[in-house]
Amino acid sequence: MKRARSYSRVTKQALSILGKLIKAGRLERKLTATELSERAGITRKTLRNIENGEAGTEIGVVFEVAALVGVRLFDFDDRTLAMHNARLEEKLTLLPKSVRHSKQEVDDDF
Amino acid sequence: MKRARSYSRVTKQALSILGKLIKAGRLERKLTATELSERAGITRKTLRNIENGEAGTEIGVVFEVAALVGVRLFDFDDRTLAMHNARLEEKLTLLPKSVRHSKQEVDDDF
DNA sequence: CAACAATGAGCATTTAAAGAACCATATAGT
DNA sequence: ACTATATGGTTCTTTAAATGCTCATTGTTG
Repeated sequence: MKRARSYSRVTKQALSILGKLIKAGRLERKLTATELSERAGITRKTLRNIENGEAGTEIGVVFEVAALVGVRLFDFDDRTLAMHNARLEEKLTLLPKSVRHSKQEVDDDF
Repeated sequence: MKRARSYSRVTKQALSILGKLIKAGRLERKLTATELSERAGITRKTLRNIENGEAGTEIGVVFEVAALVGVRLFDFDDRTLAMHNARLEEKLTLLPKSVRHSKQEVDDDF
């Protein structure tokens, strides 16, 4: 089942910022909500959800819309993005592939 | 209805990067997938989707998990995030609230 | 200031993602 | 090398998000 969720402050704020960046990008490019939603292959309502920073939208769509109005997620262009991806791939192969916990309590939570 | 979607290169790459950052963050903090998913209130499967850069996960959950392993979306901490949010709010009030198109074609697409 | 376009919002339907419980495989630690 | 455990992957069910209308409201521009 899909549970109803609650989100932390940072998450809400990050979502709010992303939504506002997208809306600002759209307005600056003089695109109507209908136009942008059509280009993105979504409905106006979904676009509004995104611009309002709703947490429930699927991330791929949000990123897609962001790209359409020139909002770069990692401040990188396509090429640099690929580079970082490759470097991360490397880094991951170096890290242990699974995390193992010793039997005795090693909770470093405090 | 929910349509099946396709995503652009940049989107896929951004998602892939984000997933890898989260996985790396998790491993560095020596958290098992089960542990992290429990803390995030999701199942291991959803976490795996996120770490694999699947586009279909809801953005709020992804951001939440990212925060849990110390991946900051905008390179900002909580306070700075709030500041940027406020500034964006301002910027949006200055921008026209709706985009109007003159009757004649003003496609600036080329 | 009037007309019209853009936005906001509600509702029923559809569908894909999340959940839950599995088993198989890979891998870290002894 | 063994072994316990973490991870990968599958199936079925559930449920909430996206759609596709429609109507109301806002706001721009002639």
